[in-house]
Amino acid sequence: MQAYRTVWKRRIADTLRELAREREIDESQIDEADVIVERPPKPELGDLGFPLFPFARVFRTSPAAIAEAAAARLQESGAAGRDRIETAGPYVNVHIDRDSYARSVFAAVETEGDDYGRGTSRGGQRVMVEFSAPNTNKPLHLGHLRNDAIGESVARIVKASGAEVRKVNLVNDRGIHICKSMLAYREFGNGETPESTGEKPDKFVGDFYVRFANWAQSDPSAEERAREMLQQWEKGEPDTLELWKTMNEWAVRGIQQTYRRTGVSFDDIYYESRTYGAGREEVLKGLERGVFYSDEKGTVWVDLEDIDLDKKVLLRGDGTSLYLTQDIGTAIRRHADWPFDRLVYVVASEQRYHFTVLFHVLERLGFEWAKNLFHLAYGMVNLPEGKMKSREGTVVDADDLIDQLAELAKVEIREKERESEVEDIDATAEAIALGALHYYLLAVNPMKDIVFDPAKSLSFNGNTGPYLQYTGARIRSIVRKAEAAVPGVAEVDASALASQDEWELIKLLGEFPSRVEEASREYNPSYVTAYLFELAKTFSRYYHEYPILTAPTPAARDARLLLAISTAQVLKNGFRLINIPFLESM
RNA sequence: GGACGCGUAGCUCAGUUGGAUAGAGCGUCGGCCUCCGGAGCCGAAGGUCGUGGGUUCGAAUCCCGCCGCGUUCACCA
Repeated sequence: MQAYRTVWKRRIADTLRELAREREIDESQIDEADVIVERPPKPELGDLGFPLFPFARVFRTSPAAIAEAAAARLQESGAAGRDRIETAGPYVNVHIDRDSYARSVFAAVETEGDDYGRGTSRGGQRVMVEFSAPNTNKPLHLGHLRNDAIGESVARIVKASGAEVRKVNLVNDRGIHICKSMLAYREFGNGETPESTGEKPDKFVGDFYVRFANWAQSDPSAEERAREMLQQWEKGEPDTLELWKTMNEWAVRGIQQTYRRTGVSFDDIYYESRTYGAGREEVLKGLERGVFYSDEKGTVWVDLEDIDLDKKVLLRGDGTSLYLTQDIGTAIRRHADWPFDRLVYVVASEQRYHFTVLFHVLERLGFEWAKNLFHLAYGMVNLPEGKMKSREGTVVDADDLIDQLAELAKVEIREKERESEVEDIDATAEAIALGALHYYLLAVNPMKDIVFDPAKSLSFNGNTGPYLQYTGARIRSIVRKAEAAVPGVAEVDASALASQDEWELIKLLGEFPSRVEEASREYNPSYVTAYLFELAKTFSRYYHEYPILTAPTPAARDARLLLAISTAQVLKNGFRLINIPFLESM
């Protein structure tokens, strides 16, 4: 459809220029960019609509008169080809020739298969995507799940638009919060291990973090001892380092189990403990060149007051680094490791200020690529009663949430008496859980805060992931039941698909590639979720009314079957972009 | 207080570079299984698009003021 839009936009512009010439009006006043292409509000009006209001001034006549004249001219000249033109007041509407369009869409889906939807808008680009950034003192929670869902999906979408993609993680494995769980373990651990207790290792570590918080409430010395421990760690005291290594390994191992479970992966993992000093040298270089300045205590500052960003500390007087310093170093190292054309940071919106400062500092240090850094700021996940607070125990644990969803899915499968139909009920329930979760997290514009209401959000009905999965599974079920050979595009008469419902479906299938491009351009997976819901909805309505396997004629049966198969293929391709499992049955 | 973000149906959210009568899902009410999977389909009710101005032939969309909510403005990360 994208190609049709472009061609028709050109045709309309050309026709208007032609009319202008005849009326001795300066044709340079007609800019193709002013020609708006839109979708008419009602399908029977046409497939493409062109409002001609902007040209009323040029022609000094009503938009409706221009529409009439343009339509007549297109008709006479034969430029419309097999497409049909109508006017509706100030609009010129185009009805695309269904037969040829349908054949081209089916052919594209059939030959490209799993690659249908791939584009070239980011061809030759190298895009690095940073996301997740877990702490090694506790397991992943719902906030990380949103981060991971967005990061993984954006990476896949950007890749689908032609870019070479590198997914990176930055593990926060140092600092006072890490020492807190270490200290609690040393106090209360009794030498137990995740192996000895059978607990998931990141939960095992997280329990000690909670333990610390409780302890610190009754014993004021706890905080002080945690600070001492951090000093020991920084000094490289062997016992502390040993404990740190052990517990980090537990935490990371557990977190990686969750990544595998949710279909998240990384090409490279950076650890703060190894990168946190890396910015120091760069800051000192900047100081020498006069980009930054230092005060009497030796503290290094950057002055961003000229752009209303205040003054920020880059290095403490004692020479130690800060969060900002570390991110400066990490960015520089990353560009050296893998020179990117674009680096997307998937980080919560509360860090907007931090990234604005970071990008400006890198720019002042003279790094050309600093203008290619982008903070994909996503909103918070709140609960109906407010923010998640670890102290109050209202944090929604990632694994617990998926377990809960999977359990509900299992109940659902049994209630619907589908247990004998699915190959592996546990695996299917898990896939449905992930479908529900990822769809829920990605259907909302990333920028917005979302409210997670466990009771309502865990639904499998309506505009949800399982609804999409269900639509896919039903199509696959129909295809399995088709006894004759599954038809290819060469054997099918597309003109057998004459209904408006079928036409809407075909158009939607044709729009998939351009929707992926839009999602890529905006780094916004919700474009894909919205598209898939529309596709599933349209198909559900259609096949409810039109029998496929028992279609009135063999030609209709084959054509409808091909339409169904193509729909399933596009659903499947779309699911991959938003990390939702496609199920053959459920 | 400054900066940034967000205000669309009872609730959760869509709404293309400004375009034809603002759309879904949930919830409510009412229909549809001798028929390819009812996690479905169809219909109804439900809206001063926070508010007041401005620009425009045309504004949910762009500009300005105001109100509300949130985040941030650490030598924490």
